[in-house]
Amino acid sequence: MARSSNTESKATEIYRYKSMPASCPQSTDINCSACRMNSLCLPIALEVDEVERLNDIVQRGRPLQKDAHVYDIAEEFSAIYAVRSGSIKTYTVNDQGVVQVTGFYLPGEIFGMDGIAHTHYISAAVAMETSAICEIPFHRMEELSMTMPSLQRHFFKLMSKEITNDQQLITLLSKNSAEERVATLLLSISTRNAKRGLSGVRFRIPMSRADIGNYLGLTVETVSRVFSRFQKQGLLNVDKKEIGITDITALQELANT
Amino acid sequence: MARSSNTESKATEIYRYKSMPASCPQSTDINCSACRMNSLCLPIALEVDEVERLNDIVQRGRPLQKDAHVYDIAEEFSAIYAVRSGSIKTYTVNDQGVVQVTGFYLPGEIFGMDGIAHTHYISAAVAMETSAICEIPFHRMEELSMTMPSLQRHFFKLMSKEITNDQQLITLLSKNSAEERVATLLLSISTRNAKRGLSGVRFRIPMSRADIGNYLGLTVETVSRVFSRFQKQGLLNVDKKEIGITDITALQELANT
DNA sequence: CGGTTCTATTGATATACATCATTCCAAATC
DNA sequence: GATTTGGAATGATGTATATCAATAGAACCG
Repeated sequence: MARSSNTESKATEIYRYKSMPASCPQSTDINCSACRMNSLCLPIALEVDEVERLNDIVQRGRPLQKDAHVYDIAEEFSAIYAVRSGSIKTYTVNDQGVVQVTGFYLPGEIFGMDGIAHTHYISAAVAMETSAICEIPFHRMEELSMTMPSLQRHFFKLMSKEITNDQQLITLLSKNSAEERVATLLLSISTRNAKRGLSGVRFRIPMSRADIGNYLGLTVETVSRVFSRFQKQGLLNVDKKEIGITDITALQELANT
Repeated sequence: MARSSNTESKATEIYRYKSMPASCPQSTDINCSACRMNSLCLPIALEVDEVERLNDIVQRGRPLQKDAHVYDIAEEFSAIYAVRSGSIKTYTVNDQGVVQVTGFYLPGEIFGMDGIAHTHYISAAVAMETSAICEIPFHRMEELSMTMPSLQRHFFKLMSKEITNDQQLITLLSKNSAEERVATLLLSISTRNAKRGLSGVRFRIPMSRADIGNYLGLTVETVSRVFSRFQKQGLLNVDKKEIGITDITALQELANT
């Protein structure tokens, strides 16, 4: 095997995610209608009473510590998840033990859909920082969507979106240089932050250089060098995980769009 | 932009795909229940009458010539497709005009699901040889699956499968050498042929070296060299598109399993 | 508090693959 | 049947990024 950059996530299994019953005090103070993220993770077309029905099946867990698993490889598939706060990364491990980070998920985004095809998860999901998530039991969601066309449609779209995301990553990996890959990732985070009403030019990235490298098919050293080069060229202001985009146009020209 | 290998598919638009009404003579002699491929593309759980209902919405087209488009980028999304015979490739074109082959589809396999998230296709699908396909109008399929739980489940699974396929490709591109990538693709085709009852060690690949290179993030020259090396090492017997696998164990060791 | 461990940075060197160039062969076209 | 065209193979050379190595600061820990 060539060029393998390893991200051995020795995640502390201690803080394993456990969903709470809806009656639990920490969970009842939040619901889908009141959630600041619902414009991102819910279908817009839902009627008020439909949101209620969806809300009834969503489980909210206590906050996850950094490195806590939401689910692990080979664990039985039972639910998909939405990020409420913090950030999650997903990764797969192939037969040779090579780790591949497959996605970074920010508040309002859904993950865990790759488990649907199998009875067990083929990936793992880990909190990159203290995070809160919503659990959506898949079978109940499936049932619900039989009577709610807009929900069924929404999930088809979510999965299709995941497919097109993956295909964009495939193009990025197969056709673009290290600088183009890093620029594209930074702009993606920037855009997603902006969608949540945060700054698109000044933010903190939750992932390590190793995670970025693994995700983009680069070594840590290359990622680090690209950051330095971007800084030298006046595109970025980098201080560890604090990123300031100082020339977004130049960055966009490097990336795809 | 770096390392871009272009596959300018100047597909002849002449043989554009056009579905026929179910009453058309060429189409009525085939139906889902009788189709040799149905074990691959239909959910096993379907009752006989359910297969009938599905059969009713499936459109069968006249054969497509080589290079004919099934659908093109920016075309309105309306259906997903199953390969009946021949082979299809899908590709995307990004803003800079870079082409990325995203998949090869053999008989019994479903493609076109990336269009669901958008109102228009963001990819194109082209016949790599004379092929026959089934068209499944998406909205009717959606309606049908509201009353057929196993169909809804099946489509969730199909899409999820597509996601995991893409993620495997991501790992391949980001962590594996040229030889490992080519070996993996050949074994994938071998396995899929075997599933259809064909030889897994002696077959004809429908795609060109350029397509393979584009798909795997390599240049034509590298693909060609890998084929030559494999032949010299006694793993393969290559004659243009005719492939004979002479040492499948060695090939499997190179690939991921 | 001092030592250990992780994360990031930077430099020197190696290498897998891209790029450029040529030839060959088969299929298509006239 | 001659000529053009496109796919494939092979060689020579270049380069982006991996690899190896060393350092420094931050986070962690006994």
